[in-house]
Amino acid sequence: MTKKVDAKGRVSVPSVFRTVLTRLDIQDLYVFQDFVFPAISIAGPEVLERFERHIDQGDPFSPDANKMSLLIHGGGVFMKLDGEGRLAISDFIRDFAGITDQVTFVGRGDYFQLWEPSALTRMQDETRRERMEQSVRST
Amino acid sequence: MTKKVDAKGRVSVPSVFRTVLTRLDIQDLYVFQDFVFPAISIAGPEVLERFERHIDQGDPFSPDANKMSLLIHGGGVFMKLDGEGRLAISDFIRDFAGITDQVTFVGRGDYFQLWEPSALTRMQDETRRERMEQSVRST
DNA sequence: TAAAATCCCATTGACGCCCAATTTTGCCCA
DNA sequence: TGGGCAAAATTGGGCGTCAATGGGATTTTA
Repeated sequence: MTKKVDAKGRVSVPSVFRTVLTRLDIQDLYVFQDFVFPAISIAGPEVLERFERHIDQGDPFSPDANKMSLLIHGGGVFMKLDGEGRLAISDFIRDFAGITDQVTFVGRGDYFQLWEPSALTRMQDETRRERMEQSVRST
Repeated sequence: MTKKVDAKGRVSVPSVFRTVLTRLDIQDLYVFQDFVFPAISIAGPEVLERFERHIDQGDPFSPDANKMSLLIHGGGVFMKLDGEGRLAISDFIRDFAGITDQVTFVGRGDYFQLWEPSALTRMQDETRRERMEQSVRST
């Protein structure tokens, strides 16, 4: 699901994702840096709360939990779509995800991500390779 | 079972495969990139759900689970056939399977695959050759 | 006041839905 | 066994709708 960034730095988010958002009655999008990938995650407030709860369950002194908390709270901004369902690709998004003129959307249940296209395929290829090696070893 | 892609980028799914789908009462097709072959696999939504359940068993923040999720969610889309049982060959399918104007259908039990014709024969040849070598060694 | 963000409108293009023409298939009968 | 026929499957294309795109105008903000 790859889209072009237009001359004004906008991408229209595919209607598939928008319908999910409208169904959940989500106006403000929380846009934050993904925990494990060089990608931008976009979700409604309630997903955010879920992440927070999950983090709270862990050891509050653990580096990981602290980093995640930092990413969620410090590495995120609220944004909204324009009248045509487009999202402005800010430097915040651009820099972290390495996005230039193309964005691929990845739905992940109740939230979705923005990827620089080749970064996504690289990650997927890597994962497939790992799976192959695993299955070979287990033979 | 090779079919031509028409001028509008559609292929009619052979009735053999469609009857399987109708028997299982499948409307929405989960179309995803195969894990090991350069082919597109097509199944019902329950396959995606199975994948998701598998992922849910692990820690949702672990790198492994996230990678699998990426493979599943980023490598699959939902589609449906038109009234005449045709499937639109999107860029998503085209690019991953290397399909241009011909598609070979391969049934695999409860799902089926789309291949670029020559890619399939190449893969088959390779597999045959490997088997030959094996049997020679074991003689 | 310039630059950027927001709003608004026009055009394009993709897709769903429909119908018609043609081909293939399965089956019956001579 | 070979036609002939009807039903099913495939193919081609028209058309309307809506998402996607591009760009202008207006407001906001630094």
